[in-house]
Amino acid sequence: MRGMAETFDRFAVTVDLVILTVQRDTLNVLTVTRANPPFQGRIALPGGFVEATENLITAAVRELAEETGLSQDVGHLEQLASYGDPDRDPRGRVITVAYLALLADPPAPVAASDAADAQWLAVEPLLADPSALAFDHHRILTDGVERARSKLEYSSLAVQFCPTEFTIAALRRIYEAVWGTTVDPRNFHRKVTGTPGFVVATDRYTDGDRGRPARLYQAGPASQLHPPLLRR
Amino acid sequence: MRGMAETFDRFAVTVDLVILTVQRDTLNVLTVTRANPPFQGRIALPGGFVEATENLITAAVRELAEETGLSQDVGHLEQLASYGDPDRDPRGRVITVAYLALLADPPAPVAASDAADAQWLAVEPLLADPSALAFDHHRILTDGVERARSKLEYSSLAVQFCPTEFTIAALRRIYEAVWGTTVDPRNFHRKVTGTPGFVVATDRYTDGDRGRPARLYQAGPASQLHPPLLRR
DNA sequence: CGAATAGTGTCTCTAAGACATTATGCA
DNA sequence: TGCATAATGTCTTAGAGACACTATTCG
Repeated sequence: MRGMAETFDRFAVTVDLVILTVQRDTLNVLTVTRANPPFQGRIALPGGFVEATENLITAAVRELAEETGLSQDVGHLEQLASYGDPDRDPRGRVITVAYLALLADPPAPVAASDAADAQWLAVEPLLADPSALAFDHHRILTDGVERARSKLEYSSLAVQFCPTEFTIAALRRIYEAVWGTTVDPRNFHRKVTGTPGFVVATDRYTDGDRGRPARLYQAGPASQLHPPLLRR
Repeated sequence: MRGMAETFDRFAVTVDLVILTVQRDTLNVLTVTRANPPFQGRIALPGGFVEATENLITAAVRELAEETGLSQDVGHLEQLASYGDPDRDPRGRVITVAYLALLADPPAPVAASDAADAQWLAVEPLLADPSALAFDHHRILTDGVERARSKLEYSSLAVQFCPTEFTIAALRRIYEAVWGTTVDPRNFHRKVTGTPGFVVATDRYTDGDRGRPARLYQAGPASQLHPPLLRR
């Protein structure tokens, strides 16, 4: 198409989603159980075909809504990468554009029409088993998790995993769950509250069912963290 | 294709390349002048169709070789992002997967069969004029330059812009050209030589045609910079 | 010598890392 | 009172920023 005379092939195009949440201090990903061959009965990342007149992000938003019932304004959605090895799908040539979504307060997953079942699974065992997911979805998941991990360092994206109001300790547990490390509570509190625009204090507190009530914060206007909050 | 019963559309798929070099302390990008409609006579990023049995990176390597004559082992090549708005190409639905290439010692560009002309252009004026490039290539170039700029911060990628042996001052001018800023020579020297594995000193020196001869270095084994070398 | 460029040294200040202590709720 | 969790404070150290000086070549 850079030269009209030449011929070219056409490809099926899908979007696949790496939808991450943190539940009970564990990083989870939304998976579907495949209803049809190939890989029937195996788990995979949710996804679907891009329609003829739809742009890529719209397709990702649509698939996200179909799988979770969430509108596009909740959480965070960004393009991750594309995968197009000729043999990545046994049925033919399929290019997939993967998107990364970060959600707070995940709803119970909705089994979409083309999936036998949808469920949240812990990320760690899936990363440890390269054959746990169908297609090349292990690679896509690996890339998505690494993207999320590195973005937590230099952006305020972690608040996307939190509800509207959250405590500093809850935000810290997000970092710990995504990174798989521990973070010093005192230094973290200093860094987060000392970075302008990262979080905004409210005048409300948690109900201290145990321990001292914690102040509630909201996401601030800053999107970048400078200097970053680096992993060890 | 997550459900075989459903129908799906097919798309043309191209790879487009953001090929960057630094020449005479200026960040340059390789462009082609389009030989055919649409945008005939306008400049664009080089690219071409993905073939039926070829994976994406192979297509990018092939296009890079066609445009520059360089083999894949020279410089750096990574996937940037994909662009697929329905109206991005007036001839129909085309998804493009953009790749970012960083080269040292660029050869004279080779006019590929489908391009009337190929030339290196300074990046800055192209960024300043959103209509300078055909298609959505201004957006792709913007994303590519921003990727290169941010990668210089936390990786040793800048050495990809340098020949095998280079001086610290030459490496510093790479940073200045890509970032469009000035960098303190003394602090830069301390940072670069003090980061293990970033550069390796040789026992050779430049011919001091003017001033004191400078020691020559080679790229070291480190790929990540920790802590990073941040822009101001 | 003077000009030009390379390389090193020093001081300051910001911020991270590693701790202990105090504050505020509940049983 | 004891326990649990939240919040703040202090000391040390690594490293960035801002600077001045010395070194080595050329004409």
